[in-house]
Amino acid sequence: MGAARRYWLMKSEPSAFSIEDLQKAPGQRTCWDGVRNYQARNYMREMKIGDQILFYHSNADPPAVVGVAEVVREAYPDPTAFDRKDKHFDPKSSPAKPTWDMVDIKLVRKFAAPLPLDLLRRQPGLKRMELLRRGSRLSVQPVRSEEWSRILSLAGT
DNA sequence: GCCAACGTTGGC
DNA sequence: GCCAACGTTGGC
Repeated sequence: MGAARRYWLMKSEPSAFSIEDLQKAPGQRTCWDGVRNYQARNYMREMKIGDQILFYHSNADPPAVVGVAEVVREAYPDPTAFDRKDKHFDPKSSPAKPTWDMVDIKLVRKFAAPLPLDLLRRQPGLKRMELLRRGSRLSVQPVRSEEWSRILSLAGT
């Protein structure tokens, strides 16, 4: 038996990559490249195949949790960091000594209706969520199992 | 568009 | 090691 399945939340600006983009992607899979924050990277390094992810639309109207994905490949070097022409190029990172990692994720389901941030803020059971912390900007963050269940029940099953 | 919060950089 | 300046995130 492996460790218990863990839960996460990942933010994406829908103008850059939305859950609809994930739906349309080959195999409904994508690599999660472009993360350039150490804490977010470290969380991705903790992810195991089968871990569940809340897909969140940031800088959206309204900002909302829009569905569920799961980890299908564990952390490996993010090649966009080596690409001088890429927006997320980072000279500190090299193929020999990569600084930045990514994981692959796969769509599990898109919610029938998005769960907007203000709805989540009104849930007594979600008070401690990282997403709802004032000034929180972390794009990859852990979610407690009780928060996960609360959100999934809000989404309806 | 504004701006608070946060992370990173670089001078000292 | 401190901290001011700067850039980014992301809600509003």
